[in-house]
Parts: sequence; structure tokens; C-alpha cells
Amino acid sequence: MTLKPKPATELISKTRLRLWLKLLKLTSGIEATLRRRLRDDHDTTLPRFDVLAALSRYPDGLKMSDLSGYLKVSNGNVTGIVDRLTEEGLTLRVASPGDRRAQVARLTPKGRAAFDTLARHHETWVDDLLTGLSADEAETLTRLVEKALAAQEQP
Amino acid sequence: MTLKPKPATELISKTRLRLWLKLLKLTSGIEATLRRRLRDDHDTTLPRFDVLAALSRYPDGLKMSDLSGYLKVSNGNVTGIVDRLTEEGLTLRVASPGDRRAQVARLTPKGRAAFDTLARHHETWVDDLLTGLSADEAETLTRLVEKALAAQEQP
DNA sequence: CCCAAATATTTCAAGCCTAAAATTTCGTAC
DNA sequence: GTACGAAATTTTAGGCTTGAAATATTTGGG
Repeated sequence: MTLKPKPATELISKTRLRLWLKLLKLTSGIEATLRRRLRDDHDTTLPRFDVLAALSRYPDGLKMSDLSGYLKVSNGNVTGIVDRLTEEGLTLRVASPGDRRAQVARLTPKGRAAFDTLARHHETWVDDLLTGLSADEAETLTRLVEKALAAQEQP
Repeated sequence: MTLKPKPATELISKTRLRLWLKLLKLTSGIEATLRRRLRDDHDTTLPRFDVLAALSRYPDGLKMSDLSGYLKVSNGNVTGIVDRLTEEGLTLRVASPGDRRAQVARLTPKGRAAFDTLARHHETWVDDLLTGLSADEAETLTRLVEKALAAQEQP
């Protein structure tokens, strides 16, 4: 009696699809929790947090287009978020010296203070959400994710 | 000469935060590619695809609230997406027999055909995007993600 | 200098998303 | 059978997101 050959090519695409669905479930779940806590505990949103985080790494501010480049969102999107952050007094726009087309977005002192608080909580939340993984497991997972990223970043 | 004790508790939270940022980068990147291909190649969106996928598993249709439950999105959100899918002729609403409050959303034959095509492409895209991982690596990754999910799903 | 192409940003239309309010219907206690 | 709370859905207001159009400015070739 002969065995059929294992259809390896078909199986791996199913394995990868299954992996993708699990990955999506994990990250969507974590993201939903982060959004909820930002909203309920700090009356803010993830996109606002992301903008504050980017600006906090550039004390001299970032041009609007650089900001949208780092965050991988559209220019028009950043315009709206910075508008709202500025209304709240967390950021401000300065004219770019030497280029009257460009605007530089910066944190205000209030913005920096708000971000510091948010960042501390954010790290705690993430730690709690990934509490199921030991340090070793987290490192293995990170390594595999990096490998997937490396292959994906080619195009 | 004495060595300082390793601050293990602090390190693991940093390890987990790093993992989270990598995970987010991987899934956001994959999701962005899937959205772009759905738009450019099939003139549709990921939320529409998700609704079609859910309905395709229930030939008799799903109540609007069950649909929003499965997809983990709000009721009002599902109302809008099904509105648009119905305008496009891919879904329809039927009155729920025995409960005049409820609506059942179903695929039309056109909707089923559209989903079948999309699903084939979707699987190929995901396979390509995760091509950096061998079958073994994908399985290890899946197992670790499942472990993280199990711990996270408690609350 | 002058002007055309390129660049930086904002505005706009449309879709997605949520929480909360409004509407309709159901089920039940009386 | 009537009224009242619960359930299913839609509507609404507001924020996020994109791509494309509009605006303002810069830059480089002639």
C-alpha cells in the first residue's frame, strides 16, 4: 500500500493564514484595550498618543510631513490630529525658519507632561497584556516577528 | 568586588514593550498591504471583506447583532457597512421570522461569488507576506501567540 | 528676472468607528 | 389587555483615515 505524498505547498499557506488570524486577534485585542484605557482613564486616543510619542523624541519639533512619514499616516490626517492637540494646549505649530511653506509641530510643556504620564501607564498596560509570556518566550517571539518583518519589508 | 543584582522585573517589561512594538509593526504592515490590494485590485475594503467572510459561514444569514458580535464592532458600524454592501448588491436584509425587531443579513449569489474570489486572493497575499517564515517557524510563532492570547483573554 | 515644476500643507468628500440617544417591538407582570 | 422594562436596530455627533484637489511657496532653467 502506498501513501499519498503530503501536499506541503498547500499546507504551509494554510498554516500562514492561521498564523495571520491569530496575530490579528492578539494585536487587535491589545490595541482595543489600549484605546479603551486611554479613553476611560485619560480622555484621549491612540492616534493622539502616537503623535505625542513621536514629538517627544524631537524636542525641537518635527515638520508636519516628517511627522506623517514617521507615523505612516497621511498628511491630511496629521493636520487634523495636531489641530485637536493644539486646541487642547498639548502641541503648537511654529513657522519653519527658512521655508514659509512648512510648519513645525512641537510639544508644549503641558504636552510633554501629559505624554510622560501616558507613557508610564502605557508600558504598564502592555506588560500586563503580555503577562502570559516569560522573558524567554517574549524574546523568541520578538526574534520570529523580526524575521517575518525582514522578509516583508522588501517590496 | 560585588555585582549589582540584575533588575529582572524592569527588564521584562521593556522586553514586552519591544515585542509589542514589533508585533504592531508587523500586523500594521500586513494590514496596510491587504487594504491596498483590496482597494486597487478589487475596489473594496477590509471591513466589507470581513462582513462578507462572516456571512459566508452562515448560509442562512446572521442577525445584525450577531454579526457585530462576531466581528467585535459596534452595531451602528455594521448597519453602515451592510447598507453599502446592499447598495452594491452583495448582501440583502430579510425580516427575522418571529421577531419584527430583528433583521437578518445574508449574502446574495453575487455576494457569495465576490467573496470566493476575494478569499482566494486574500490567502495568497497573506502567504506572500509571511513568506519569510518556514512552516516550523510559523507553527512556533502561532503557538506563542496562542499562549499570549490565552493569558490576555481572562479579563 | 520669470515662470514652470516640485514641495509643504491644508481642505474636501467619503468611508470606518464608537458611544449614546432614539425607535420599534417583545415579553411579562399585573 | 395594558403598561413597563428589555432587546434589536438605526440614527447621530464626533473623531480617525485616505486620496485627491486646492493653496502657497520654493527652486531651478532659461
